[in-house]
Amino acid sequence: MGTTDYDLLWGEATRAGRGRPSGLSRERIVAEAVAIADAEGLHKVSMKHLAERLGSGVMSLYRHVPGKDELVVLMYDSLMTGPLPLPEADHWRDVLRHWGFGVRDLFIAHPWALTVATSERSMGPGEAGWVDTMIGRLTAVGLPAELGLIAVLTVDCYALGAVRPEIGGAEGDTDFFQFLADPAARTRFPNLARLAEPGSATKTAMKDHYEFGLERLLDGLERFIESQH
Amino acid sequence: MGTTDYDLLWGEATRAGRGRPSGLSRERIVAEAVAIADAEGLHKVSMKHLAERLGSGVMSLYRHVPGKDELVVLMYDSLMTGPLPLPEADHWRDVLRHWGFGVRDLFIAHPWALTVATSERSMGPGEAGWVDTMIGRLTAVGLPAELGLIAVLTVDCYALGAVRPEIGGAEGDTDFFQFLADPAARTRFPNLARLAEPGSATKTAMKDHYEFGLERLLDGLERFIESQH
DNA sequence: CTAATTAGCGTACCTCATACGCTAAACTGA
DNA sequence: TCAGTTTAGCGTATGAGGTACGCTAATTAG
Repeated sequence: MGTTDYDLLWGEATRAGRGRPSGLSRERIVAEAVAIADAEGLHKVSMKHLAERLGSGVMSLYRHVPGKDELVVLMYDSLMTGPLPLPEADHWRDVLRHWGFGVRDLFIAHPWALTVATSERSMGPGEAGWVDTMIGRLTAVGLPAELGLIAVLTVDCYALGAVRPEIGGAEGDTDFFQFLADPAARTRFPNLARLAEPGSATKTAMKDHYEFGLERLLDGLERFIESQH
Repeated sequence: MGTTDYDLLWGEATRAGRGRPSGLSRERIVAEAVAIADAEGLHKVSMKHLAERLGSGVMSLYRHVPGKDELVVLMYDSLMTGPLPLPEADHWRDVLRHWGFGVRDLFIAHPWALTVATSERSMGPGEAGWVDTMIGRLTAVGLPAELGLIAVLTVDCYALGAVRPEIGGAEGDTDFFQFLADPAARTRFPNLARLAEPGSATKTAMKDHYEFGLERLLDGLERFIESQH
């Protein structure tokens, strides 16, 4: 599986030459699949539906993509093709903060990608490019080189876990603690019940939950770097 | 969907009474499904396979569970039924550290659960119980009450994102950067290439990546609390 | 005993992914 | 130009998986 994904992501591009020319291409298929997933959800990406959108037969897709699972892997990495969409910054902390929010924006724009990101996978060329660029930027503004990768991945991991409640708008949090509407639940979970109190400090803090955690993480990295001289 | 999950997770238990007594039960079905997922993976949990294991007809399961998707939601929350398996500690930092490692252990023991955790869902009674207990413990050892929930969830989010590479043993990291075996890739991604150098400091740091990030996050929380007096 | 109630489950249907093999369109070399 | 080669397009068939429907069976309430 790992090997398969590797060959898929890093393998040679299609070599031109003899034979019937292709109307379809891997890029076109992947792009259309991403469009479907963005608009209708990943579960609506079926080979049939995809073929209809592309105006081709279902089995034609298999000439360009080994199968459905592999298509999803390609879809994910395709999100990170192209240059890293991040502003320049003068301090590594700002670079990492932008990265953190950029990752959040990515998964808000493509909610289906979160499932892919947290599944077993290997790193593709798109993701590798972004991470490599990030490390370069960080070291350029003073972050010790040996910390670059681990800093990027740590923030990335946080972002991955913390972005879930951000997806789907602000009502996510409300739904998540829906059970607190029941008085019996508030008795059973007295500490969580604080959330249901009007004007609760915890509740307001939860509003900016994502940013709060990110800043704490950056604080922690800063303290670590200071402690290393 | 949110509403459906809510009713499913928090709804009344089966009321006994008239009618044919049930040999199956929601608990038995969910427990068996978890056993299958642990041993063979989530994709092997099919209604057919599950029914065979339980010695029942496929459609009998639908008397106890609305459908496959709902079953998965129940499977996830069932992991957090029972008491929180965490040692006592005297400092909030130790409590949170244990939580962080506990979450990691949970997902290592039940890798399929990571997909569920990062999908759209509402909080079930099991998870609510654990979080509530955590907040109680944290406040008992001095963490300000209004920080309890956000601290638990922040660590939880980090754990969720960072646990992925930990699943499946140590070879995960190797595979993840497999492409660096190719010299062309090392040229294309010079900053990542550092990983491929023998004796690279980055590489050794990545070994304990999970713990590193967790400690940074705890450092950050500590600094925040200090700054609040 | 009869009616009501609820569990078990066989059958049928629908959606999906995909293996197989044929056809079509190009290129290559004589 | 034509025969051979190569590769794309795709129709058909298969098998797996989820589940709606409705019948049957077991048990309790009156």
